[in-house]
Amino acid sequence: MTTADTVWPESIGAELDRTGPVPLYFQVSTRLEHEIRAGNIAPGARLENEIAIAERLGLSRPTIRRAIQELVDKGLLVRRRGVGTQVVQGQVTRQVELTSLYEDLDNAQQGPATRVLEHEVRPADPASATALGVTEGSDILYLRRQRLTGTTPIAILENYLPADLADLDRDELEQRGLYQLLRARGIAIRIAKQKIGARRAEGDEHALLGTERGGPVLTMERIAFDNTGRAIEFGHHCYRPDMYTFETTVVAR
Amino acid sequence: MTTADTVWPESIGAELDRTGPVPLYFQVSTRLEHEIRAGNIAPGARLENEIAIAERLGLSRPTIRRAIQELVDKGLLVRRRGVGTQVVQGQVTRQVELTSLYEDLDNAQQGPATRVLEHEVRPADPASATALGVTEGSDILYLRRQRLTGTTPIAILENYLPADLADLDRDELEQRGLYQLLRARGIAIRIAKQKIGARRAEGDEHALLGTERGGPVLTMERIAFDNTGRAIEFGHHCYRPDMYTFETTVVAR
DNA sequence: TAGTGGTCTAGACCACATG
DNA sequence: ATGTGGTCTAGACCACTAT
Repeated sequence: MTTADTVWPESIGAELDRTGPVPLYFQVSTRLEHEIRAGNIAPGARLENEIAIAERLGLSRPTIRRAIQELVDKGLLVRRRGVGTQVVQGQVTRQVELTSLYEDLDNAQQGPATRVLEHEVRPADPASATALGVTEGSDILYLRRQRLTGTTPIAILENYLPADLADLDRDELEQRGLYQLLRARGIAIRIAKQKIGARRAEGDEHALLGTERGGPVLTMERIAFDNTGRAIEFGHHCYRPDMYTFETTVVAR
Repeated sequence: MTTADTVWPESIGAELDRTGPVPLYFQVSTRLEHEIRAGNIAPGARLENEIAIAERLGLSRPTIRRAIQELVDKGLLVRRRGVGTQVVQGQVTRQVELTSLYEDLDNAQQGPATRVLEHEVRPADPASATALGVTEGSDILYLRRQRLTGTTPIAILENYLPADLADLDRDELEQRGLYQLLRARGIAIRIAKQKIGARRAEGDEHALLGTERGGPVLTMERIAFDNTGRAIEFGHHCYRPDMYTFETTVVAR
């Protein structure tokens, strides 16, 4: 039964692929997300109840629940026991995903560019050694890059990587983002721990960013781990605050 | 069967409460998180497989999976198909939760204090009206507060709230965090959308923060929604960058 | 009282990683 | 070949909300 004021686009149930590798819950959540972002389901609208959706699609309730949960976690839907599931009021914004700045810019189609300023294998200083979980003084790869969008500098990126990843060369790094290159080597970043802060520009940073000497910069420090829990990359970066902000959606548990 | 090199603290299965309101998956995940944070399960250690754990605890596999998933989402565990579930290498840090700065400081036992600088009902300017989803010029509550830890200023907080929440008074706001007061009124924040950035200190900010004129400040802008998706609070805040950073753990899906 | 989401069970089959 | 997590089913009972 569908009560009068609930919503469910028929197209979501059309031609679900049960043979391919894409999970059913993911097919459903992807299509539902698309309908919401396209505005085909209005903010505040109530979805049909889970059991009705499950029957309509010929799926089980846990599968539907999982699809809905994906969008709850993204901040697109809100569930209330005894009431139902609703589309969130308020503008939908992009999530901070586990991607690199390069990919952010690439997706925004602003034509990212990279200049490799430094690229050398050097002994690990105490901070980098601790972050990467290697012994102090052992070889690590140090990178310093300037990131631009078009001709406007946006960030200065400093990274430290374990020595066995030192085969990344300058040309590759000017053409691709670091995470893209790592993925191409079969290394997937699974978890990252980040600290975001601010400070004055130091040294040559104001020159590289095209800002005033001693002006503010937005900073991020990150340690990234692969799916074995091994530290893959330690970085501290600074961004032009008039060109870049971090956006997040936080959902209460 | 337990293979030789897997781990499972017996205490986790002891005295699970099937009658109370606390879900079984939550009881399990809480205890497991405690064992990991206490160091009783070493980083890199592999847990028993899910079916074995389920049998050992007399629970179903989906319940165990959900408990484990909670900690995967927190960045404490990593799962690999065909391999198993492992404790992440690398230090465990605190999560950015959906709490207010007051509670962060309170938990850190640094003795938070608040000075209410401004507290008045005024017509909504365009930016606040858009953020809160009210019509421009309608009444909203404007707050400006200075937050300190001990006697050191940490942040300047500016908030805009719908007029029906204007019964928050000065004294309350000096004693409690804003989110605590809202919760006490039965309003739970469910989703927040945040932007983090940096800029120079403006106006009287350097004086209120005890920093240099024109020095850098860390900024956060936030719109918070309750469980109906209604906008409850719009704020833009600035923080002393030497006293405060934002920490996040990001987990790939 | 009726309807909703929240939790839980006891299985099943599959894809993937490892030896 | 074996063991692991990933997905899915078809139910069940409960707590909460609204009328």
